[in-house]
Amino acid sequence: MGTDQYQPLQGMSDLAAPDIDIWQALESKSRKLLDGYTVQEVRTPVLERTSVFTRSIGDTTDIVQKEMYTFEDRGGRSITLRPEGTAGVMRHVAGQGPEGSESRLYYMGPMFRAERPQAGRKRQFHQLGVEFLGCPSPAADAECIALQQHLAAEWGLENCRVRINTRGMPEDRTIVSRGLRDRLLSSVSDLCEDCRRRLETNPLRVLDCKHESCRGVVDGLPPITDLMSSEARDYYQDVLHILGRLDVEVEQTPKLVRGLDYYVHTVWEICHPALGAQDSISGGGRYLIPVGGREIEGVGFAVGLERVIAALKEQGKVEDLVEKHRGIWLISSGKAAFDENMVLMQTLRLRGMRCGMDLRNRSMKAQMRLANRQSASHVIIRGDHEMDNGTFILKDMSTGDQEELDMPALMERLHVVPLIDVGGR
RNA sequence: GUGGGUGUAGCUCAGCUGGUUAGAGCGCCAGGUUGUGGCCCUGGAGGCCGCGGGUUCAAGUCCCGUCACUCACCCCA
Repeated sequence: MGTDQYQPLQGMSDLAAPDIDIWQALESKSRKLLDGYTVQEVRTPVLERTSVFTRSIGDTTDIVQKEMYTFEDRGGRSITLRPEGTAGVMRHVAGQGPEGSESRLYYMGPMFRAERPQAGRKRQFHQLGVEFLGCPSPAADAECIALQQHLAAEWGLENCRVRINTRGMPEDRTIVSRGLRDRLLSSVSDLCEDCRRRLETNPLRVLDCKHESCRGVVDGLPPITDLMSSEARDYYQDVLHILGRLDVEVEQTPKLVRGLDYYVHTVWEICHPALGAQDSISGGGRYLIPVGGREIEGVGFAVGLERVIAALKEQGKVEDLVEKHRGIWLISSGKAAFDENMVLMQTLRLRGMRCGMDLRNRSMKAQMRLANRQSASHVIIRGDHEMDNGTFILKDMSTGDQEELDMPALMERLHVVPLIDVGGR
């Protein structure tokens, strides 16, 4: 500790033991579940041309205006570290032609935003995101939300709340914005400075402003669904109806609008009570994103994995998620036993067993302590006596029982010890 | 980008209004058991007191700067 040279950059951190077990458990549980929903993984580059993000996220958003890590590469091209996952996926599927715009994809990995770090917000953070492309049906919106909630449950998160709203049809966007502006104009003097600006750039954002006075104005407004076409309201009702049949509980939240420009129709977020000011673990919606001269339609969401882990820790759910390691620990007394144990260890590993031994020349007591710390289920002890007789002592660490066995008997016995699970937990 | 709090051992922290060899718990290592873990007992190692500058006879302690962590605003996952 102490010197800065060993610290990562501000807002970035090393993911290592013991927390890395949580990450791996989350990842493997998620992959398995996603596969069950017939969603395929896509891994796009972390670095993209800057235009990939400015085009799809929207020039007026804070992400584009002040939070992107943008550099020039050696050829003088402007490139950006991805601040979110959707834009890269859109670039990917656009390159695939019509077939790509029917995909069901997920991504998992680091995102970068140059913000001031605080609880639940890092400069490098990790998202799991899902995109259902094409399929302009309320069923897709509902399936998406159901999947998202299933994930949360699979991870062991309790007391999640889903807030949902609609932003209306694509054609409704200007009508809603204009209608909203007209209604807000009458009480413009009560709005904060930011919201007066938003009135021109993006009136929807006024709805989720946290200023006391703005909320007063907003609370008096009728829901924005009133401004929308009947198709938009029908679509929303369909989504709610299907969610009901799928047994997914949601809270209708007329003031929820979400910050990204590309959203249309359904928008939602999931928040968790154990978190601080950033209590939203996940957000999503239906979108229409311009890519290379056309628009790709889809519905999707992104989950902030750091926030999920924070919530799980807060709930004391981490132990349930992470399995203890177990396996076999080899203990030797004397050089001959040590040499032979190296060979035995390799043999066991080739058979798929998790095992290890102390490579320093330490006392048996120290080796036993290590075995205990490794949560070994069994220990194999060899010393001069065993070397002379060609035997092994097998000790069960939970009961303390031990017996002297020859090689065939030892191998027989070890079948009960769990093998390495190559497919993850 | 703005504001508050914090930086002392691997970890969590104590250190009163500046005063002599900077402490505790946990962890680690070793011994108690000359071939046996968890519990217990004993001992040991481990500190540019974040970094730089200033005030002072004297700074972990006060002042300034800086870096980082943390919390909040803005916004988002």
